[in-house]
Amino acid sequence: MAPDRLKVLEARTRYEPADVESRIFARWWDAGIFHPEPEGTPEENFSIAVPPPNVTGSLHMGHALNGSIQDLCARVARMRGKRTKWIYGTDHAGIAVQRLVEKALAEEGKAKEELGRDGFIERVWEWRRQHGSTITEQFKRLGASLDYEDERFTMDDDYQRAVAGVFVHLYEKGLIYRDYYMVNWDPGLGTAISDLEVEQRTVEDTLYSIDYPLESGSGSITVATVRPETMLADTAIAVNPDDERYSRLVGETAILPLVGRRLPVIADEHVDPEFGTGALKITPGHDPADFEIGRKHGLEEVSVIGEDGRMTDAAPERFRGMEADEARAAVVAELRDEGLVSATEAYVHDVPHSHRSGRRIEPLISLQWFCDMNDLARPAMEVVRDGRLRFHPERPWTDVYTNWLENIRPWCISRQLWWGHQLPVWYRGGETYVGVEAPEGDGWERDPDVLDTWFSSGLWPFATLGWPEDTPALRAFYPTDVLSTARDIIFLWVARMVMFGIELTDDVPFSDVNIHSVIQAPDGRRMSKSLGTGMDPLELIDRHGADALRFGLLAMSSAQDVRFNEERVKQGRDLANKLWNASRLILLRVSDVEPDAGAAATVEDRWIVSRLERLTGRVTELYDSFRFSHASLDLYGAFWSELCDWYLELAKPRLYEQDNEAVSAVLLWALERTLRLLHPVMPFVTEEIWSLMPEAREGERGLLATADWPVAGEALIDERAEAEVERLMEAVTSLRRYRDEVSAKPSAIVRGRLVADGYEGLREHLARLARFELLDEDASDGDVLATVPIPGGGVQVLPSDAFDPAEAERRRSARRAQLVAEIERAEHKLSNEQFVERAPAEVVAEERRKLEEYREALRRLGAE
RNA sequence: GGGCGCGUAGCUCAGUGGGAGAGCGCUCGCCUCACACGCGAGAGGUCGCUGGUUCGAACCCAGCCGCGCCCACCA
Repeated sequence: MAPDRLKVLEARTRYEPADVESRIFARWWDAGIFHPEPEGTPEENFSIAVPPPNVTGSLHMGHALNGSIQDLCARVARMRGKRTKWIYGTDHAGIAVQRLVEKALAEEGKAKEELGRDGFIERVWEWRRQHGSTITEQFKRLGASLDYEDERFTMDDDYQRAVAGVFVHLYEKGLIYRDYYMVNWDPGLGTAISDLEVEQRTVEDTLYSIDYPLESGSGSITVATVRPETMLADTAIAVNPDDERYSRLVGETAILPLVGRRLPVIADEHVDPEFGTGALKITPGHDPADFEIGRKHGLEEVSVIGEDGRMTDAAPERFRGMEADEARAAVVAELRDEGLVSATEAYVHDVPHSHRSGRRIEPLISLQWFCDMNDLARPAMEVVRDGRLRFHPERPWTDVYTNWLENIRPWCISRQLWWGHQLPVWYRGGETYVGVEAPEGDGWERDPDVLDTWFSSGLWPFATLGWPEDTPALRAFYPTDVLSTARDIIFLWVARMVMFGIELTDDVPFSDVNIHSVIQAPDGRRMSKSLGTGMDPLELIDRHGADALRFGLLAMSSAQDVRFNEERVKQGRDLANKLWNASRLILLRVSDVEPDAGAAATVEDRWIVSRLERLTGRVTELYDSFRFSHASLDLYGAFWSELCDWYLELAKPRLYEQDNEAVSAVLLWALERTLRLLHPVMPFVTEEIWSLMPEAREGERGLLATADWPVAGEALIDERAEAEVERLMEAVTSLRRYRDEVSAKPSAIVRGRLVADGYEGLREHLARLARFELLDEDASDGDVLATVPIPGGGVQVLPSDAFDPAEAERRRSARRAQLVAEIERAEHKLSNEQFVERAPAEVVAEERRKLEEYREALRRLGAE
């Protein structure tokens, strides 16, 4: 009769995650493992900052994968006895959240202008109160050991002060400045966005060739454009300086049709003589390349399209107020009337679009705030060179990161939004004031713009710990240890945290950056809600359990992108169940002893101890080097095949005996070791089983989550035991295969004689696992039907009623043919003189050994 | 235009110089007192193609063919 604590084991032949997970989570919570006190130093502590999810978001597969990875890191650190803080919080996600709330308002038939800025922002906070905890609860379902009690938000008061302080600091250093410059204008959102928020999409446009008459009256010059409406803002025509067709025209003047402006013909090497006519209309106000050329040549900058997407007063009166599209049609119509459109052709090319709204970017000259990045980028490259910051995997991400920093450009940081960190900038007449607090005196007007969300995200690892104040949390946990994310935000976020971290805290914000797979939909497309290709991690947790999802995600992900594969999750579910059942076998049978590898009494005991010790070293190394899929799959394989399929089967007879202390101690040790190693991957089921272990030791067993991480050593490695059991396993498999091949009845015992060396103490195992009756070598009992080769010899099969002897003969000829083929292969290889001479001696020796083995086996087979 | 990655068993993927691996699926046999989310035994790949280096190549080099991603101011 099992003790009370084991009733659940006895009753359940299946592991039921739903019955366990919330209870186990509550135990962790109550024990306070999530929330460390801010003590000690960053060197002795471990910290990792979660990439803050969108405050209104919900858990998607990427969160689930990265959550599993970070939780694994945190749990290993915690088991190593480190004070571990996994910094938690959410991001205000300016553009995304503002859009969301605007949409909700629109459904009520309201525009944000009706509420006014303050009213609108209050609505957003209200929204956050309603939806802000969704993802937090979902992280809990995953088992994430985040520090929930110390949750941060990028719009917290102190966080806002930190952001403003950084702005002021960089402004005073001269790195932040305000300028009229070409920006990516998102007409959908009505704001400027940064280069990184722009994506290229292939579109089909019409390429118009337009003739611009020369002032001299001696003909015209033809330019090509896909945006005829911007011609109204042309201020020059450019040709390549080496283009002889046009060299005599350089310095001449053309007349801009419809407008009449005089356009100088200039030379610039940017112009490709091969493209179109080789002449380029220059529109500094509406094209980034033209803008550069314009500044270089000191050209006038005319803006005919405004931020509202309509034609401005700078355009001829008849076009003013038109949408750009309308203006295009009108311009083309007029040009055709004047006979100036000399050609049109369909033209497919890549055009910048807003990543956020999906709208085509309108390049505009706009008064915006910028941050010069050169001085910040230099030290951020340096820390990678000197190894203070390491990417995992190192290639290609180190180079990707470095290349981007080498070519970094000014960052447009102002956004024409309401939701976010409003710029700490005030104007009065011609005065500008920049400060954390509002200026004294009357008449100051605050800049209405807010900062790019990534500006505040860039402070995440230290602002969450209280920076710029010298807080205990900052002293204990900064710099952090690991940062884990997908590659898509290496530039947007990772690089900026490094730059800001070094600039503001004089330290790298983390020492290791893990870049994980992007999980695609099963069909290979991007997983996304809008495509309908998303999959809900919560649903998978409901179906298979959190441990299963964690295992599946970790096992399927590596450095490469990977298609989501629910089979891997099921594999995790099966593993949890197998763990549960192996534990049933062990815990319901063992006597009340302490786990003890030193109790190993037999060769198979020493074997499993040795194997688990090796596994410990391997898994530790894989965890530490961020190779989580290998670690997960190695654990799976070792547990399933070595511990369950072999050791538990070998140990059963002794376990069933009354006097089973020794094997109990080894079994408990093996189970305990397995649970420790697997806990970072599958925390729930391992913790549950841990709680059912006998309380043989002094005092409380405590939580697995805070149990010691095992350290692998040499002392328990036993190569001899490993080799012996290896042979046993081979022998068992050979005999089982024989049984199968001759169609022996599953339950019947086959009689045979063991004629082989090296099975001292293993004979009983061999007989039992293979279902053979093994007689002594000298037992003379009937004709030998066949000899099954096993390492060190063979087993002579004797007649019995377990199978039909005719099957045996068929099988023997097949085996003979196979051995002949193997011998030929080996002989061929060894007859190659170059192989024998040049290959390493041990390789050649191994080949010779195999050849001898095959010959020996054939000899025995043919001997009967 | 520049850069990076991928193409290995029916499917999803490991595997960076010494005789091809995992999970699922498939075949055969088993409800064997932990587990049928299980047990045992199997079948199944000219490692995209073509050359090269090497005693030896899925692995290194070159070219080619198919996918995919990132960066980039050719209208």
